[in-house]
Amino acid sequence: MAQEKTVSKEITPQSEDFSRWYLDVIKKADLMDYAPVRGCIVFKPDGYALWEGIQQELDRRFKETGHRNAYFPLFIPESFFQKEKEHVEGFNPELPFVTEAGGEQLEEKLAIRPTSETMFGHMYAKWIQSYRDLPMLINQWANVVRWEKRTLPFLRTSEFLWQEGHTAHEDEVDARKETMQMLEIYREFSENVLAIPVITGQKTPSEKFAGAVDTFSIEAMMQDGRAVQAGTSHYLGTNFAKAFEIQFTDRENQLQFCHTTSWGVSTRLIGALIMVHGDDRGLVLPPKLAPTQAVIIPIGPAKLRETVNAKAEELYNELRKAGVRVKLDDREGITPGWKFNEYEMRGVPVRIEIGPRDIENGQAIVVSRITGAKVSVPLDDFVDQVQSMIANVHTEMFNKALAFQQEQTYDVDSLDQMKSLFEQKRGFVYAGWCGSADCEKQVKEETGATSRNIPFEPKVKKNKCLVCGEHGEQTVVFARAY
RNA sequence: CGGGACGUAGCUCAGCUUGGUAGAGCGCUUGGUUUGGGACCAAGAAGUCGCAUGUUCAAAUCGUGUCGUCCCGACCA
Repeated sequence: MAQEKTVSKEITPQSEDFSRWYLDVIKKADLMDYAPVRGCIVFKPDGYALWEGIQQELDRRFKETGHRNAYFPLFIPESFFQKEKEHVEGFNPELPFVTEAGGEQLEEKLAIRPTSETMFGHMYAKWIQSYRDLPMLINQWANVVRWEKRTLPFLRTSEFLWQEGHTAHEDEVDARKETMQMLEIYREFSENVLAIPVITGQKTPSEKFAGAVDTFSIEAMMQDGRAVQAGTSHYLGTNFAKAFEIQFTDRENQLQFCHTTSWGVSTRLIGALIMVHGDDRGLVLPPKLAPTQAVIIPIGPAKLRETVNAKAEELYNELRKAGVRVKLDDREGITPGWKFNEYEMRGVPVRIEIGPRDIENGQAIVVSRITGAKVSVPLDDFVDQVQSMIANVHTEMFNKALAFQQEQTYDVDSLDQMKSLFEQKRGFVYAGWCGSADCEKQVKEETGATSRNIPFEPKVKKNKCLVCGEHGEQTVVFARAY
């Protein structure tokens, strides 16, 4: 058997064309299909299962921190968007409207929600009277629509699925605490479930959410060195409270405006997952999210099939009982080699091979999707060892992604230095920044990179602005972004 | 939304220049032989050539429009 990896004939190598690779993988792994409307995709069962996994994990964390789910309407009166000045400017260009229904023009156009701050604001104003009603902690799982100019499956689609949390608080301290708590949940989830290392920090004013006082984000690095904003959490101050008159009577019988927050992650996480972990053989799924964590493939000639299948089924039942999401593929007429490639393409973290030789030796072969390492596992310690291999896959995925992120992270002192760096490489660039929007804009114009965020814990500290050379108050991470 | 490329069977594509019977490989179905890294033989099914419209005796092929996809730019989760 040849030692070198056999690579799928149907997937363009990453090194050849990263975006082709990405599209090949999602197509071959059967995650989605294009819908007949521009920028819209069908989340096929294998793709949707990833979203269900994300939902399950996050929903548990939201509930543990006191949030409840609700559902708000898809249609939002146009006038709602006029109430907050920055918000309307930020979202108007990408708003779709319903203007006609039942063959008649509507009195007021209805926006198809791009985000629900306005609708939550309107309802919260009705629901909140007293400090006793606070904090109001509601999340919704929903679809939203943004008419983007350029679309890409999962990462940027016209309609996408997300969750949006909207909370109202008595004061700034409490609201800011909520903002940071949710950001931390996103970070923890991203690293511990998705195995994606992220940079947490604050958005610069020009990159913050339209209508927010402060926006915070987690930023992940794809394998082409570009960044994806994997989650955001906003402190909205009293901006929306004033626009929608969300007021309450405080403990001193004074009328006050609420301080509100919002936070969200979307199905773009699926895209990030693929771009962070995938390889030339296809998808690589983190075990905690993988719908199938291990697949058992029985091998052997027809005359021994019954014996092998019986053993395979025994192992299958043992793993299932132990809580492993395991699948037994005993289909006949399909060669083992074909199945190996198939499950690698679909990203199943661990493969188990069992054949006559193994049964004779009282063992099974267990193969890690990420390292490709084949291990003989004795059957008398089978479940424990498989479980620990599954756990190892997560650690190896995270470490590999972290190592990559660190290798592709640079720091520069000047714009010229950054320009020449970007002629050769892609990645995260730490640089000092004076805080001026003009300097930030110049970086974007000359390098194509935007400020991702101002990290809470920068790898290096810079004290001079890379553009103007003035005192740099902030150390900013720049990158080209999706 | 600007610049470029593309749209023919489930998938990848040929055919278009020079208009005249709809093609290949893979996949799929059936039967048989196979099974430790994408097996083999045989038979078979499958496409209003993205959609609309114009030119023509005749359009996958030429023109126009439109929708969608990809790549490059400006806008974004």
